[in-house]
Amino acid sequence: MKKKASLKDIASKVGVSTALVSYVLNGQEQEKRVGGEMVKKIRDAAVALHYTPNRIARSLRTKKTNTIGFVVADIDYRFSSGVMKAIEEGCLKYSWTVIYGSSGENPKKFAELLKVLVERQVDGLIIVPVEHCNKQIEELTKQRFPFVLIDRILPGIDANMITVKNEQVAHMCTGHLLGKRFRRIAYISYQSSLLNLADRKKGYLSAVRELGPPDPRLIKELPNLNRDEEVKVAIDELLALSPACDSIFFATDTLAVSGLRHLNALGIKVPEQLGILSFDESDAFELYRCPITHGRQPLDHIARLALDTLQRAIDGMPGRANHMLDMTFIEGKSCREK
Amino acid sequence: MKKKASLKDIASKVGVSTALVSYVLNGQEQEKRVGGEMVKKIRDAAVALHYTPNRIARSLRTKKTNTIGFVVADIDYRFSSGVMKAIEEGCLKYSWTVIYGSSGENPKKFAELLKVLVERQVDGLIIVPVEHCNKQIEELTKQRFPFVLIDRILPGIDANMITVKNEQVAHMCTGHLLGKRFRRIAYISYQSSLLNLADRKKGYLSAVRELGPPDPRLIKELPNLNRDEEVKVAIDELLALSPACDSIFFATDTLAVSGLRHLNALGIKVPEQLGILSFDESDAFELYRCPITHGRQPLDHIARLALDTLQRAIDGMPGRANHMLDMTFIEGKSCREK
DNA sequence: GTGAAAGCGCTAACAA
DNA sequence: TTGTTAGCGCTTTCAC
Repeated sequence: MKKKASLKDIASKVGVSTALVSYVLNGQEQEKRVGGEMVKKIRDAAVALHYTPNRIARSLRTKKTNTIGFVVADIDYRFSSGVMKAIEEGCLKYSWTVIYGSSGENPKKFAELLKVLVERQVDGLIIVPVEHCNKQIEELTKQRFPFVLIDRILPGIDANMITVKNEQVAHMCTGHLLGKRFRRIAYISYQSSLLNLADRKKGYLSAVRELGPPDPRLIKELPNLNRDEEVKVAIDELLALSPACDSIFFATDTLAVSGLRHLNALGIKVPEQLGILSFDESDAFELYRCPITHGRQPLDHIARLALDTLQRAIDGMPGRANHMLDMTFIEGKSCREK
Repeated sequence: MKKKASLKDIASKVGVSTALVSYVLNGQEQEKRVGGEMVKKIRDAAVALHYTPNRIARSLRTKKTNTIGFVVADIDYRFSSGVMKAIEEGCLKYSWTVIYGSSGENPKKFAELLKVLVERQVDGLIIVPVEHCNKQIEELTKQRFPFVLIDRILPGIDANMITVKNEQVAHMCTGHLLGKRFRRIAYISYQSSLLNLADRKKGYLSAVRELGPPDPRLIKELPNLNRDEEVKVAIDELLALSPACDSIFFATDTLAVSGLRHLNALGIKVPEQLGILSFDESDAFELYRCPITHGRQPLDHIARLALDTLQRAIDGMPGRANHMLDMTFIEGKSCREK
């Protein structure tokens, strides 16, 4: 690669000091009252030499990189790419660049990622926490590093958090199925210590309890080592119950997609034979034979709030944000009245 | 945020020079034959002070950031997230961090993105070019900046390029439909100056020509300002032809998904009433009523080759890579024999 | 074995 | 109005 021109190169070409060049190229020529022809000469030299500022050097000096880190749980999740897109757009406003990384739900990778981002001096972090990452998060808090947690809440942690009303929405979803006269509503989720899934389960249970004690056999919490296979087995078991389940509430979009694929293979008709509801949205739903009823997270709103909160944190503003956002309910045709 | 400890802090705590600390913390204690107890003292101090290296400072000094930039056309494309995931994984091997950015198919945003990445001193770039970006790419070549183009080929540009055999695969796909006795094969694509789409069209045309002159009314190239609407209109027109089209070959996954959604709405049965083939894969296909026959790009291979090529370029190796990769053909049930 | 010191490219306080 | 200079945190050469 060709050597890049530096401020010094311009300075010596024009015969002035680097300081002057710095002023001009940073638009401080008014403030510093640099002479008009000087400004022009410097500008011309910069162009002639193909000058590109070195932000690394600037960052070292100013102790600001104007870069934020964004740690997602898995790039394959619709949530991840959706929020990423929204964050990228929102960053224009702050002139931030974002370095993104995926932990793959792996605490070790998660810790490594945080380390690298901090070493690269990002000004702040937006984080989707994973299981068993409390130590890392606590360390950030202790170092007063600016960051905000999204999507998942860590209990007992002092941090900015933005999430949705998991329990309330799950309760409402289940209530919707009950309203459509489904009475054997299965719940398929993951085994997880993460609070958002625990909350969704709570919402499901509290809704079901309004009509009687929940049947534990209708609740499937999968280890998620081999999702497709586990969902397949779970659904087969649910359908073999007597009385069988008459509907399924999927706690995530990934589970719903796996489930629908299996139902397709079984030739089971939705909603005629089985009601289906998914907590989260998936793009794959749109090609399913009937529109799937599901919740929708306000991804743009989450991103905006996250950036806004992060900005405050970076500016050293005191206080913690703690937002629980509403979701949209998209009524399809997958829970038709029985 | 708390002030971070620096090498100097450790040095003065232990009472040695920063050089020594640097040696130890970079694992050069053997090579520099640093005393054993000294090593321990320095290590302990680093832990005690919560030392984190400042990569910005190191980068300024070494002129290497160990960061690469990855510019995609749109994060919503399956290709983008798929390659991104593969690149991220592949980067472990090189200890690279990747800064990703999306141009949104917008040349202005594209140029801006390149500028920012270069200013941030990325060691190299992996780029999915967009329309009208030739000037920027040529500038990179002129500056001998290390980069590699993927997915799309820019004609007449001196650069490393990795893509798939668009023409050959499109020819083969069309041939597959012909082999299933489809004779009125429509082709839906985008209006674009990009060579990969031109090549797909060439492949389609050359296959069709083997059985006679192509009917231009069967070819729809959409402006892609409002995809769903344009696809809807195009399909309606194709079905209204006499004789109507008996199958559709979609040049991209996004078009295929739009198209299938409309076919769903029309109640048209695939493959009974219409054969469907998509050049690219979409996750949404898996929930469609019948498995869609489609091509699959070797995303992992593309990523590996891209990283490998970039590494060479960064190391200043001469020569240009120019790979045209094969694709996998996934036979579903959407082109059943008529 | 260890340390002094230069310097990466830039900004900003201070001088003139 | 323009220039000098210190120094951000680190690596690395050279000297002791």
